[in-house]
Amino acid sequence: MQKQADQVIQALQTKGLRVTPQRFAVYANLLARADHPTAEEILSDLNQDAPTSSQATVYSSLHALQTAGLVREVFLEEGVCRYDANVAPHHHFQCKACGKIEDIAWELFQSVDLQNLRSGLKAEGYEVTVYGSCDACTRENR
Amino acid sequence: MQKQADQVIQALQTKGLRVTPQRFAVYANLLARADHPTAEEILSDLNQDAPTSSQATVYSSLHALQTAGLVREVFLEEGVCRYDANVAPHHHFQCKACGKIEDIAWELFQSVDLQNLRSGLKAEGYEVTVYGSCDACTRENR
DNA sequence: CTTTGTGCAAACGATTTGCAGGATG
DNA sequence: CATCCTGCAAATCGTTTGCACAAAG
Repeated sequence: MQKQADQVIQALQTKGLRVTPQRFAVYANLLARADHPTAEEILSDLNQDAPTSSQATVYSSLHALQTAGLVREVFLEEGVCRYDANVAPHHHFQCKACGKIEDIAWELFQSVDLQNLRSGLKAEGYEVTVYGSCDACTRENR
Repeated sequence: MQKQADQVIQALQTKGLRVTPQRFAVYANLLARADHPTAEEILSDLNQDAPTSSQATVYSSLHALQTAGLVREVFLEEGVCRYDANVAPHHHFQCKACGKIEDIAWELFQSVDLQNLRSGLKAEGYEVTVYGSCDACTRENR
């Protein structure tokens, strides 16, 4: 599932986008994380040791990676936009308590039948969002 | 499905919230619309003829209506928060072209089985979002 | 008369934009 | 050497907040 370095380079170049250290760093950070960080979280993570990117660059890198089809946005809460290096179709679980987001394998909810939609609507895809409580929050809060 | 005026009054009063013309107007507007407007859209709609509400009031009215359980938020795109007077569980269809959102009856996708989730995650609910193209956009853009 | 709501304007946080300098092809 | 990218700071957009006044109980 994880893309090789040269696949990443290709994906960018195919779209006429340059391969820069910043873009690589943003993508690597996104791959290394299990969660779905916000732009700010990526920024502070990258600059933790040494400053490597400015905030404007993180945003533009994320846009570049999106057009390259390497990254996508996830909107599950107000105000912030989260990013996901998993571009294959899949579902999401979000913990109502801590807000953490976890991927759910696509195969788990294949049963959705888009044929029954109101005629006139042309469905192209779907996604299930499950809300609940994660391990840690279930233990702590009950 | 549509709430009677006195049910609305009750829902607010039960939570110790006052029933004001502005809150009523916001709720009425939300009921009258088939789409899922943003706060801004509600505001400009209400003030179209005569100014009836300020922006801060629309936001606070929406919060009041939420705590009364009459309205809920929907996050399907970046930056904006949309509002929905349909608080019963249901799914959403969003047109990729124009962004319009339409409700999908809950019964249509009842087949999602939450039992297969990774153990540790305690599911409390779910929602399906279908992406595609609406009548108008299918006709125009192809 | 005490509490809660409204309206204005200022504050805020996340994202975008303009622009000068730097790196890439 | 022409193009694209970076980084800074300022601008923008949606939402929230502080405060004085008005309305409701």
